[in-house]
Amino acid sequence: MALEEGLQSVTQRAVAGQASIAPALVAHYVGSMDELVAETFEAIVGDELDEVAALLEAMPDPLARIAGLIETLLGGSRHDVTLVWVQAWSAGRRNEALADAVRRQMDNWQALIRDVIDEGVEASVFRCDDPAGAAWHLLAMVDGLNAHALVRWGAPAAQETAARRAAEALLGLDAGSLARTAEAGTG
Amino acid sequence: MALEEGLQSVTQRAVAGQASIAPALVAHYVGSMDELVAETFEAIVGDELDEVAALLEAMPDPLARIAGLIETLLGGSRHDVTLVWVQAWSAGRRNEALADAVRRQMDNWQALIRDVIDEGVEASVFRCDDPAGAAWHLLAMVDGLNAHALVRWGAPAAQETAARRAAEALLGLDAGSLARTAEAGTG
DNA sequence: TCTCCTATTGACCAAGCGGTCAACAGGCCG
DNA sequence: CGGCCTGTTGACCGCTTGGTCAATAGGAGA
Repeated sequence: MALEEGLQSVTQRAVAGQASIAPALVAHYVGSMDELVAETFEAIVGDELDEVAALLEAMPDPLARIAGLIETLLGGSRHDVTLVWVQAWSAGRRNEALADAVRRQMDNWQALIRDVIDEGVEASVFRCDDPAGAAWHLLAMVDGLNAHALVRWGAPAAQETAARRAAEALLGLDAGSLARTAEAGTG
Repeated sequence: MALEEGLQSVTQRAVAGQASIAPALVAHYVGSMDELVAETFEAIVGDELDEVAALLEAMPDPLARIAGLIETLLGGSRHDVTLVWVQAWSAGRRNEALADAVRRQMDNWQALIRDVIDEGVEASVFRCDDPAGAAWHLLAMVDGLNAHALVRWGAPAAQETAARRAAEALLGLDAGSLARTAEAGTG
């Protein structure tokens, strides 16, 4: 439900309706809607992270992983999750449980990206002084681009190109190497 | 009101209360709350843009402008505007008038940043093949970092550092030149 | 079979929302 | 002075939200 209509559609009555259950029963089990929203956020984003991690795991090398990461996160197939993120940043100001969950999941995402970068640096594929900073940079840019896409601003293809260029610069790669990797992976 | 409590606090009754006026009068004048919200967004963001443009205008050179831009946008004094942006991205999916306004203002922001970059390239201070793309990159990163800050994730000082490094790389500047410029501007 | 206990329900409450409408006030013009 | 017209109001409507509570149904165990 949150994926289709956003986090704010996670309401007693909507949940109850979906489960063919009385609204009071939802309230009876969850204690507070804020908690349920926080749990919902954490479940969605946790699943997304696991899914992407598994996807990256299946890839042969760090270069392909970074290319795959960008392609997956900016490909447009995850606008539903983006909406959840954006609403969580906003709602997190009123819902402390949600804010906690958001911070936790952001830590997880940054760690995932940093691991890929670390691996690439170790294999001498990437050149990067500050993997944690680079991971943060990429995460911020991806989040920003995705947020922009929510109101259909910016051409999707251009977004991926921009992100690849940024990643190449960040990781000391030759210009175009990520684009070629993505091409090879797709074709 | 939107700056203090977010766009979703812009409601008939709240506006009426603030203006010491009957709620019906608000409805009488604005036609629809969606429109009022869109106008509010446009006013807030338009003012912000004018303000920042004036600030940059007063600066001596493109290098100082980019440094000032980053300092201003990530300094933490604009979390209220960030909240408005984030809520607009989300609400723009249901409110087409708002979505239009958001796209318009994003165009304006990108144009502002691109102009600064163009100017720097012309003066041979920056080295950049794709000013429009670089402007977009910076905008996405700033938006992403600011969104993160809404739930108090990421140390503010580290954000500015990260953004400066990114800008230096994007614009062909020596590492640390923006930090020094900011320092000089502040002191 | 009867009891008890848990899961579940319906009926509420107070609050909030956008929007509509007839009624009213007060100033301006004839 | 009387009438009109614009600006303004209060009282609504229907709908939504989160949350509470007494009452009920139904199965497990004595």
